[in-house]
Parts: sequence; C-alpha cells; structure tokens
Amino acid sequence: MPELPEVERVRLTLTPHLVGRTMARARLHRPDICECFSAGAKGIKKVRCTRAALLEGETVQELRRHGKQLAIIARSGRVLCVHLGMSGQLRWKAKGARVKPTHVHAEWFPVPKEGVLEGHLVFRDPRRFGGLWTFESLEALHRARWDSLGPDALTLTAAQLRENLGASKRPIKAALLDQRVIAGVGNIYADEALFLSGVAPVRPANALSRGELTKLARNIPVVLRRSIATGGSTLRDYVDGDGKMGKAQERNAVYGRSGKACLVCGTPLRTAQVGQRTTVWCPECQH
DNA sequence: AGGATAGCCTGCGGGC
DNA sequence: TGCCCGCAGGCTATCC
Repeated sequence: MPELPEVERVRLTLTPHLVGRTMARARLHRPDICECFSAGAKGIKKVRCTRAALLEGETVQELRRHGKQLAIIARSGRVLCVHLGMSGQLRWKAKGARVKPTHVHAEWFPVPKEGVLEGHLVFRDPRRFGGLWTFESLEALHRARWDSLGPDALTLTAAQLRENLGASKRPIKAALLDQRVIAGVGNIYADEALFLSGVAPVRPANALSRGELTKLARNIPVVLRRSIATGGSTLRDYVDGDGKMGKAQERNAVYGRSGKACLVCGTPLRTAQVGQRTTVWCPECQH
C-alpha cells in the first residue's frame, strides 16, 4: 500500500528515467481515472482531458512529492499529479521487461534516444483508488489539491503536529491518518510510529502530553526514512519505478504482526479497529 | 463543524 | 475443486 515511503521510492527511481525526457505520446486507456483542470474566469474548473494536458509534447523538469501524491512537472509549467491509492503502480517499463498488462490505465512514450525507444512509463491501478489529475501550473495543483494537505510527514516538526491536531479528541491513530493533519502517513506507518513512541493508538489526541507529541513528531520521520532506506513496504502490489519490491515490511514491529510477540517485551500484540482501520499495538509498551 | 460512516474497487485467502 | 464471503485500505461524499 503506497504511503509516503513507497511514493518517495517511486519518485527517486523514476527521476533518472524521466527528467529531461520529452514525451512523444501520452495514452489514456481509461479516461475515468483522469481529471483535467483549467483556469477559467471563475477559477479552476474541470475540462475534457487532452493529450497536451497529459504532457504529450512536454519535457519533464522535475518529480515532486507531497505526502502520498506525486507531481510530474513539465518545463512549460504544466503538471500531472499522480496518486497511487491502494494498488497503483507508476513504473518505467524497460524494453523487454514484463509488466502485467491488466489494469494499465495510462502510458507515456518518450522521444527515443538516438532512435532507440528503450522504455516507457506505465500507470497501473487494479483497484482504481488512485488516479491522475492535470493542471496548467504547479500553483493550480496547490490550490486544487495540495493546499488542503497537512505538512509533509517526512519533515514533520513537533510544532506542526501540535498545531494541526489542535484540541481534537479523536483517537491519535485516526488523526495521524487524516491527510489534512499530516500528509503521507497511512495505516502501516501510523502503527509503527505509535509503537516506537510508546503511545496507545486509542488515546484521544488531546490527551497526549507535550513530551509525547514531541516524541511522536520525531518518530514519524524516523519510521518513514527507515522504510525509504529499505525500499518501502511491499504487501501485495507495491513496486518502485523500476518494478522492484521493497523489504521494509520485514522490519515492521507491529503492522501485520497481530498476535505475535512484541519485539521488545514479548507480550502478544493486540488488534482492534481504530478509526475504521485495523490497528496493531503492544498493550505493555504503549499507553 | 468535527467526527463517524458508507462506498468505491479488485484480488486473494480461508472455510466449507 | 470450486465457490462465496470477508478483508485489505486511501480518500471522498454524506450524514449526524
């Protein structure tokens, strides 16, 4: 499940394939997964998708990420925003490499290098929880989507966490999953960060002490960086831009280890629904 | 208005 | 073996 570390891996692995490349052709096989926006007199509105909006003829300048969303920014300023949702893959398919042909919703073919097309970009998303959004500028992307997200979880500070939680009485786990509070944390890393911080997921957010919030704010980037370093978590579909699976799931202390012994104290890990999400924690280590 | 809930969607694994 | 059900979960819309 692509959370921040997985999207960051995709960004890192696709950057060398895409930056500086001009897209000769863009193909959208399933138009319903893409929304195109254009600035009109009355602000940004949805328009019919065009190939130009999908970056056909554009040269890629940069790949940028905020939370779990990725933006492919063209030199012209046009932007293609990609969200992987649950099962999405954004991959560089090298010539001869195999990518499962089902649920391929969009493809981009760059201008061949010295007459040789050595690969192309593929967007697959079986469950279609992800999607594409196009904008005429980075500013439009921000206004339409990114401005409503909280600060990026990778550079989270204690002050940001405190401020965005406010006086919320929600379980802290539920608040961490809310992208308006912090952008990038999903079910896996919420559980991992709470375990590392010794905080029980059901605690009301406003019941956490200043010290606990500071620890949590520090541990969220720690957990995410650790996962990025080991390639992200591959539970089912996730692969990076080169099609490689991650190994971070092998290191998870609580996620996916329900009933197993806590790695610290040996107590069986407990499971419950918190914020409508399966949550695993150690009843001894987390209070 | 914050917070809970339903629904989207496919693949897979458990149980019978 | 095969079928059905439940579950996985990021995010939005809707309701209370």
